[in-house]
Amino acid sequence: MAVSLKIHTKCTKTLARTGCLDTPHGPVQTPVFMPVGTQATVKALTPDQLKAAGTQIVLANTYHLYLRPGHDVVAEAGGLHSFMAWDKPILTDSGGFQVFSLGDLRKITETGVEFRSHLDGSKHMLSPEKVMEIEQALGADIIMAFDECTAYPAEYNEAAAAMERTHRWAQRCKQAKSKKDQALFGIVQGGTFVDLRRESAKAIASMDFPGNAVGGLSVGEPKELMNDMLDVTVPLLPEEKPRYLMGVGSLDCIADGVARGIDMFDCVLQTRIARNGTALTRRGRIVIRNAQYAKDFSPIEQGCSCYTCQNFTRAYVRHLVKTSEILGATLLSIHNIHTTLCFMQDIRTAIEQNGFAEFHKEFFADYTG
RNA sequence: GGAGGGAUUCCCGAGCGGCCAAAGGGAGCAGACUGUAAAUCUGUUGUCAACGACUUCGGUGGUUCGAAUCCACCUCCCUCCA
Repeated sequence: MAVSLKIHTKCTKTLARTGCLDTPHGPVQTPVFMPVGTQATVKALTPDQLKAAGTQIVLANTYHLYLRPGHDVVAEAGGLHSFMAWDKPILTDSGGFQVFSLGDLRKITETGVEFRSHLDGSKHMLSPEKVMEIEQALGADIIMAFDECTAYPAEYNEAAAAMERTHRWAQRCKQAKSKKDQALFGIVQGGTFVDLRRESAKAIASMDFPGNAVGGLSVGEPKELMNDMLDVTVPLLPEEKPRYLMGVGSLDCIADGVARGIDMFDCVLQTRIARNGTALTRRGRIVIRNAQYAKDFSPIEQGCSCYTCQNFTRAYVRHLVKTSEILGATLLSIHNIHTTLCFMQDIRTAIEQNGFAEFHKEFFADYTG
């Protein structure tokens, strides 16, 4: 098996656990947060900077790389690792999320999804088989099944149909996948309906993927609802395999996800808000772009060991943001990723010391969003 | 010295008798951002006791029911000719 999880410690009070995910490009300590590098680059950061911030694995996107530069180019470059000079594990998302986010630019049929490129309007068809072809050409360690992410809010019938199609497509992905050195993860859907989530979890679990993801959450629903869905979904996913909550998230959502048995997270939030002038801290967000930091010569977060906080002040970072200097995006991205990855490390440590429940409680006591 | 052109809200700049507190852009301020159509998007930006009122379009007068818009003079700036 290309990827396998060795569970290390299980929390006695929650479903949290630590483990080590073995991949062809090395081990990943879980629970893990994966910075998102959609176009084969985590925006504004070099691989060195990513590593220095503590990154173990990054995510890239099938849809985007298929359009540009083309998976043939990546394959000819020797695969994604070689192409982007990232020698650690990579996970590619399938383009399922684009089914959801590209709105009017797509048309879903049983065969697959007809997309209009967001770049030039040209027509493309992504099917489970095509996605497998692309993901295998890209060569990530973990590849995601092609799913249909349900929007929120959605009618029951709508969510059910998307879920059922996701199951059929998952089966087709499994059939179409041929390379042995990649692990294909299935994705649970079901919208915000408890029975659908249960049904989907069982269906996906029964397909015996080396890892299982929960998709279709954090798409605008209240946070409590997301936790409710995790409560009914995660226990139905095999315990010995990694569980991945797609597209999440903020530190509070991560903490809640870990408590519910999630091992993997990814999110664009860290790098996106960085480019928009906002810093992430343990206590919540700081809009560093705001005027109140113009003469604040303290680091973004006191005690933070990231490169940015070790060398620069809020006033300087704000100046970079206000002047649209590229370095502003870089420094804030470094900080936000480092903050998140430190948080993950602290979570792992807390679980190992059987203190995660307390850690979780203390975190929320200080967290203001 | 002569001939033209121009001065607009923080900046640039449109407006050329009423629909103008005045387009648009920039800058400023604030908000949003969760498998990235995002270095993006949204709101706001004269004053106030604020669904109304008041003060603004270089200055001072004037014409008009009504002026940023027309007239006179003044101040400053630009171009060309001497």
